[in-house]
Amino acid sequence: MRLLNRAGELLSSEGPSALSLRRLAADVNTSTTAVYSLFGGKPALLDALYDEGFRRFGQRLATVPETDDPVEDLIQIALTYRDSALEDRQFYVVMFSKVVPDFMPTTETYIAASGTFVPVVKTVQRAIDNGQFVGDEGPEVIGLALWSICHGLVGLELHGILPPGLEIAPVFERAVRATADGWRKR
Amino acid sequence: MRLLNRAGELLSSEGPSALSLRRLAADVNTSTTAVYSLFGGKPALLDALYDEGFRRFGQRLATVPETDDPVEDLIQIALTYRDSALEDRQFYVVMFSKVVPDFMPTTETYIAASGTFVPVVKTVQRAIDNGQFVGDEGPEVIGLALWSICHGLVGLELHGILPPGLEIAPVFERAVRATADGWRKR
DNA sequence: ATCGTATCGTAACATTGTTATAAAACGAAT
DNA sequence: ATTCGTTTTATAACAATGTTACGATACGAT
Repeated sequence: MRLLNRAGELLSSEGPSALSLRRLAADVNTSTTAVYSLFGGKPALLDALYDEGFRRFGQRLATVPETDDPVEDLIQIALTYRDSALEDRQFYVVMFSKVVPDFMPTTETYIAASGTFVPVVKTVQRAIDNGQFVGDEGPEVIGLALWSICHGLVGLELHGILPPGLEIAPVFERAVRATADGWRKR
Repeated sequence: MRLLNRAGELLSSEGPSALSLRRLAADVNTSTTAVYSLFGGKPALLDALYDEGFRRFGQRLATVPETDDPVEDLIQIALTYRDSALEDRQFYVVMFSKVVPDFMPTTETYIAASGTFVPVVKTVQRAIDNGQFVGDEGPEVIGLALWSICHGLVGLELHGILPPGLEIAPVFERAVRATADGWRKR
């Protein structure tokens, strides 16, 4: 589908505000009506992009190898999280920020998106079985905490609301490691 | 200024998409031109709301009392962070989410907003001096980590991207405490 | 009382998403 | 091969948005 490809390009190169139906239709030499017959409107198009964003995201996260040190695996997943977000930042804001008012993903695509979280929970479970992490909490809670520190730091970074003159990459890694340490048995 | 008050009301009750200049002007019986002479356009109006949001936010955070257990103080600040965000969620999305494309706060209001972060860093410094937290990292890094876990969890909660059937309040507190534990001397 | 600035109203303009209507394309069935 | 039905597309219009030009009004200081 040329429309969807071009929409992704526009989103990546010029951001969500450049993604107007007329602009998009003109770029692929068709009319705005095509978006309505093929997708069902702009929200549905955004939904497709949302889906595409999570597909890329999950694909990247899946490249992290599984070792016998699950906590270290989690660190690597977190670093990959940030790399992915920075590389596809325009998709990231569609996925995790409110770029278009009143946009809500379909429950189907939402469920597909939630799949991105599954490997994290599984790896946490391995760390619990391992004895590295405390076990009195479900793996979802620990996974959520790690997910959130990534989400929070990346969100602040993408919005430019971080203390100036800060080397972000090492701070990110340090913060993730400390967060993981907080769930270690002691 | 009636315009700003009404804008805040509209924002709080119906969200950013209901905040159109014509609607706003009609609600206070004036014309859209008023926004341009008094503020300078819609981005400038958003900037004023951004400022107002951080003012409320900082005011709430300042109510947390200072005890002789700075780490516990940080936990309470974090809980207040979440309460504030949930209470003024429409302001929160203006402050930390991209509700209007291409909106960037003025450097002045941005600096004023950064002031919200100062008490956190100070409290972290107290915990370092105290010997509760490790001291090989600057207080900004630790403060940023705590800030981010709040930001990330609240962001996911406001977007409705949290595992369903999850009691969020206790999970939030548990995650914040674990994150703080990650910086404790051991 | 007058002048200058600040504020406001009316109206227009460009752009956006959306939809009605009709034309065209395409595939399947007779 | 023709005909029918569905899908896709093009044109045009509509409502709503932010923005600006132009002129009128209000208001404060000199």
